[in-house]
Order: sequence, then structure tokens, then C-alpha cells
Amino acid sequence: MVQLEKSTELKILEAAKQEFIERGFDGARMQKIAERAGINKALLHYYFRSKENLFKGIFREAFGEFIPKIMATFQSNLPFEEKLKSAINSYIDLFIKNPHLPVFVINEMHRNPSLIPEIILSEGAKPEILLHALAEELKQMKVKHITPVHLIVNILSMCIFPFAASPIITGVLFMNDKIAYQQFIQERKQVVFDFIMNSLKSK
Amino acid sequence: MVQLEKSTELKILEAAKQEFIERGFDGARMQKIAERAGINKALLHYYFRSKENLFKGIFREAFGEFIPKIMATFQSNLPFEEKLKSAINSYIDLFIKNPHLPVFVINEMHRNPSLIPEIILSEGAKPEILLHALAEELKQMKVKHITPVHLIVNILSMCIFPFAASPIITGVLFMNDKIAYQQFIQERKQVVFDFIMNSLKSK
DNA sequence: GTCTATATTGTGATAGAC
DNA sequence: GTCTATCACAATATAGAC
Repeated sequence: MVQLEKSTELKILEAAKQEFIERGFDGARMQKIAERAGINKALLHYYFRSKENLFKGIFREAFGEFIPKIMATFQSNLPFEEKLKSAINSYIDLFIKNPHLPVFVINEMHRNPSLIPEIILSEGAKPEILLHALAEELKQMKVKHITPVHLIVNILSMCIFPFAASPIITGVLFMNDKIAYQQFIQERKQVVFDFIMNSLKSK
Repeated sequence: MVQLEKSTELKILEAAKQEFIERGFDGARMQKIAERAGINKALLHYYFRSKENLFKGIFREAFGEFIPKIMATFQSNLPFEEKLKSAINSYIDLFIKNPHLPVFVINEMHRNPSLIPEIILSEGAKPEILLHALAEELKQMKVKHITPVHLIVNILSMCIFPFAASPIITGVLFMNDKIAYQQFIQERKQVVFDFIMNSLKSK
């Protein structure tokens, strides 16, 4: 028996994901989710009891995309430069495909900060391992003027912020030229990599 | 005649600013604003006709804090390193005083992107002047591996993102130790400055 | 499982007394 | 100017037929 149509539950989850990520929890509307899924409101409540309920899984999934990426990359045996390049590329590609993701995650993590540690644990992430591995790398490279924590935050900052602040960048720096913004984003992969490597090599 | 109590209008504006910045437009409640101001809902509508109306001035004021800072700094005659240090310090100090500001601005600029260019203009900011001045600086320093736009975005990223993502940083990297996060933020001023200068000096 | 119709609640906004 | 009481509407949630 071949499943030709997506199950209703799956259709709802996909529609909800789009709506929540685009508008945030407060801005999302159950009516819109129903429309996007091609069903009606009542059915949403049949599958998931409440809006809050429907939301939780979505956030977990969206946020979960951030964690394994960076863990996997930095635990491999590649040389540091390759790890860095790979991490930057996969983050930026992820956000090119999902431009609203950064704002969504930033926003909702403030609405419900206690969710974060819970998700981290359930994703099996081990930040202390990551930090330790990075400390070893820096030691070998004889880099002494930055700590692993600050370095990670710098990497994430330069990858994520340009998407979170896209309206300012497009509107102010590129005078609403969206093509210029797209090109700018493409350049970021190389620019961020070079900027970080230059900083680490210096002194 | 000495004004002992704040005017009602001022009390409302302060209360609204807090509520909007903490919860965003969709999450803010007129009832809560009234409570914070020590008055009732009806009076809000007497002074400001609508929620949208009350919001606009707040956003303009909050966002306006970003623009003049960076413009003023980079148009001075100080050497580049001093300008950079001054810009970084004043941004980070601003966010230490107003930790919710970055999330608020990021969030609302997506809810209403057309507001941004409007405010930029009314603040009298001239991005092209800033970019041109920065291009001159980089030329004199013989820096060729980064453009002014990417450099500005890098600076803003590393100053703003650590506040926007504070729950992740506190929860994941510091295992909910808020004192450790505070200290981390204090370190950022020096770390970001060094990181950027190192990158520019390299090669 | 899926629908229409309706209940319930929350919230921005207004009327009118003082 | 400030209040209480109420409206109007939107949005979540439920009842019940099919």
C-alpha cells in the first residue's frame, strides 16, 4: 500500500512550522495554520490539544538544528581550518534555506528560557567536550589571546546576526537593494572564514 | 512651581517602553502597561489613541539609540583604534543597561521592515558617509581583505549577538551560571576589540 | 477523521459619570 | 483628567452532526 498523500498530522506539522517560524508564537494564528494545511481549525485541536502543545515540538525541532551541526563538525579529525570552514558553510546554508529561523529561535528562547537546557540535554549535546576540543586546537596553534567560549560566540555571531538583522542591512547599507543583500550573504562564507583565521594567525 | 510627580504622559511612556521591550508588540498588554504606570486602561487611550500609536514612538526611540552612536564615533578625528574601541564600549554598555533591547529591535524590525528606512532618514543618518570614511581608514591601514560593509556587520554582530542569544550562552556554555555570563559580557569589550584589530593587522 | 456551528475567553477600544 | 463599566471583535477551544 503506497502512501500517496501526506498524513494530516504531517501536513499540520509542516504548516505550523512555517507559520510559527514566520510570525513567532504570539503572532501565529491557528486559522492560518489550518489554511496552510488545507484543513480547518477544529482539526488542529483534534490532533494537538492546544496552540502551546502544537508549538513545543516545532521549537524543539527548529532549535535542534543548531546543536548537532557544530558538535559533529568539531569532533571530527579534520584539520582546524577545515572544521571551521565546514561549520561556517553549513550554518550559512541552513539560514539561506530558512531565513526566518534565527529571529524565531532568538525570540522564542527569550519567551521561554527554561526550554533551552532541556532541549540541549535531550539532544545529547556536550558543550564541555566541544570547549575542551577547541581549547586543544588553540593550544596547538599557539593562540593565546582568545578563549574557546569567546571564539565560539564570535563565530556564531558573525554567521547568525546578518540574518537576524537583515532588514537593517538591506534597508540601510544597501538602500533596499535585495539582490545586493543576497550577494553580500554569499560573500559571508569566505569573509567570515578569512576574518577569523586572520585574527587567530596574528601576533 | 516645582514638579514633584512625573506627568501622567511620562509615566505611561516609561511603562510602555518597559512592557514593549520585554514582550514585543504582540506580547505586550495594554492592561499591564496601565498597571506599571499606576493608572487604568482607559487613560492610555485618552493620551494615545491606540496601541499601535503608543508603540511607534517607543520603537523609534529605542532604535534611534543605535544610529547616532556609530555615526558620531566614526566621524570624529580620533585614530581608528580609538574610534573602534569607543564604538564597541558604548554599544556594549548600552546593552548592559538595556539587555532586552537587541531582541526587541530585531523582532520588531521584522514585523515592520518599512519602519527602518523611515527612521534612519529622520535620524539624519548618512550610511554612505560612514562607509566612505571607513573605506578611507582601511586604505590607509593597507587592509585589503575585507570591505567596509562586512567589517561593520562583523562589529555589530559581535557586540549585539551575545545579548540577543543570552539564554543559549548562559544555559549551554555556562550551565546557567548567571555570574559567569555577566563576567563574560564584561570581557567582551576587550575581546572583540582585540579580535578585530588582530584580524585587520594580519597578512 | 473531518466538518459546521458555537461557546469562551482575552484584549483593544469607547461611553459616560464625576 | 481620571475613573468604572461595557462594547466589539478576534482568537482559542469545544460540541456535536456526519
